Amino acid sequence: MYTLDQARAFVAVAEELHFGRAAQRLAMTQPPLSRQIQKLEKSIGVQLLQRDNRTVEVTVAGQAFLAEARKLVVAADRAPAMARRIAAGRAGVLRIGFTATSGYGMLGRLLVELDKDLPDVDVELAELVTVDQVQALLDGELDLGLARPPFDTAHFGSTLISTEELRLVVPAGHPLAGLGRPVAPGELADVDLVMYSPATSRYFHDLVVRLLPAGHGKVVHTVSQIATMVSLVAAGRGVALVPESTQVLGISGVAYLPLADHGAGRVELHALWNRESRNPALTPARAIVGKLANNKGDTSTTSIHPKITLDRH
Amino acid sequence: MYTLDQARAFVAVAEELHFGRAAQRLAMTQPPLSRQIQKLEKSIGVQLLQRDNRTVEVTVAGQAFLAEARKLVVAADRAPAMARRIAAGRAGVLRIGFTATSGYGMLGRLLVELDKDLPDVDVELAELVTVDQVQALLDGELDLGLARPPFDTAHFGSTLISTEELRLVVPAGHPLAGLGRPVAPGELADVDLVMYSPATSRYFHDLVVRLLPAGHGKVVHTVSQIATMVSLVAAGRGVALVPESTQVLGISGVAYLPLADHGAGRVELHALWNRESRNPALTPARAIVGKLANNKGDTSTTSIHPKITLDRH
DNA sequence: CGTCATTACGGAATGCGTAATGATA
DNA sequence: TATCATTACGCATTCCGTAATGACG
Repeated sequence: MYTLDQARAFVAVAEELHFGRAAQRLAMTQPPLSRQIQKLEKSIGVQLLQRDNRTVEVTVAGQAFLAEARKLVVAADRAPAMARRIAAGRAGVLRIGFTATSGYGMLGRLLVELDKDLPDVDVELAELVTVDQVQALLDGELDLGLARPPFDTAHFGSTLISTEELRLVVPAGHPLAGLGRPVAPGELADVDLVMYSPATSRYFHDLVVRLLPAGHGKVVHTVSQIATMVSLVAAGRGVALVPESTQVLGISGVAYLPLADHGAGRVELHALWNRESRNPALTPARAIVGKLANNKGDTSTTSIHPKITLDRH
Repeated sequence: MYTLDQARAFVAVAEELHFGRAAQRLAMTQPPLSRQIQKLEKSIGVQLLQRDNRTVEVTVAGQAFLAEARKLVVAADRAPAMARRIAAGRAGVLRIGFTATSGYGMLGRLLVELDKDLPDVDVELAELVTVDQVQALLDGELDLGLARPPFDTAHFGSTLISTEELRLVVPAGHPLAGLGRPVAPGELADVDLVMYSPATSRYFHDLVVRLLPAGHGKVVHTVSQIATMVSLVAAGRGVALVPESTQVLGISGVAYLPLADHGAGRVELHALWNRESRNPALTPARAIVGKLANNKGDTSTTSIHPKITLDRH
């Protein structure tokens, strides 16, 4: 069987039509080049070059082999470069899971940065609630998750991306909106409350339950989508507690009121990944996540909404 | 730089996920295989296989390289096979020139045989008068010509493909058609004659001039296309001498009469080729031509008209 | 202790470069 | 005689196979 070097040698000779110049181009002397061509011809059993001590010309079969040999050497050169880029995490596929709420603030900026720093990494997105993200990460079906506590820190590495406060969202004209000051949880004793589903939005559900004094609030609806929740508030069905980034949704007919009890009502968003992950693209992606986490002050003020292809699976 | 053997080795290991079985498949022992993989990884600077003395798995970069390596080895295997087929004349391009009249009898059968015996040889056709075929053959723009004498036997090899007799073609109802016997050239003293152009149909022109006694025949038209000639006869403009295969044109309103003087009026069709030709497909094509020439008895009776792509240049 | 990948080592083969040869204009 | 491909020859490198080692269940 012939070798790649022989193919390279043949291409050089066929292009130069001169063993001396071809040898020079290949950084070798004529004799070994001549021998390599002979071996190549012998191994494929066909005369590729017609040469008579004075001139070199390519046979018909040689023309055909030349075209194949050219493709061969460029493919041989390209393959390692591709492997290197993937190994460096600069190419390949990164599968990101996100919760519906994380999409409002964080996801857009992350995608912008990924596209800027890792343009050859294809990003696949899947909207999943936290528990599904955890499972997908364990199954190796996801590389990076944007999710909320709790999750198992033994299996997962994580970075706190942002914390934001809860806001009380009320219908426009609601009495609480006229207070002109933060609302204390104790003032919500008798209000109608639009509540999170404990099944699909456990984190928010538990957060709100912890925040409100026992027995406060009368649950009039249970939903899992924050957008639905705000729409119900706008329709006058009650009030609700939502992360401040919800304001970027721009739903009209409601007012967002700060809560007096800072700290207890803070919502955390984490980036998390399986420590066993073998995807090289994860390393530079984590660096980008860390960079974004450092200036979390503007989390709720961003209005970036880039075009995103949403790949569900 | 890595070698094709290393690419083959990697493909085998990546598919078997087991050095022992891969080595067996490659007809070698484990140690050199292990070393080749190491060299491959070192040369491209990327870990392709994750192995821990017990299990082998392909890294993400390895997956990408595997796909490239597979393409590489199949391309490497295919290239020599293609070159061999072309060198054997079993693939490639064969450019055939033919005269308008040769197309009526011979060309169709030749193409059928070529397609049957050399299905991977692409045939390009060009209709050219003999002198143009000779020039094109000398210029290397044609591989095989179907033409008529004379041509230079020093530069060209040739095979006599067929000889056919001339026929006198007369309008239906013409007095000569009622004779019921061959017509002697001497009987054409006073007829109106449709004649060949001496410029583009020199062979036929000279043949007819030699055949007719001096002064016989009154030339009423000079044409270069035999079909045109027969049409003029059908229109009553005169009579003409045409090769017998012209009958397959099926032009109505005429009668084809045999000539009494056999031998003098025989038309030869030769296949010819440049002895310097380097096209390997010419060799088997010549064999096919020779095979067709041997049973030339049915030259004029054939009615085969296969679909042909006519490539002029 | 069996399996499987790797390292150690000795011999064969391959490949390079320099020098010599042959053929052509 | 100059040029250019090829052959001859010596040396270094590469590569294989057998044997030994190491790690893991």
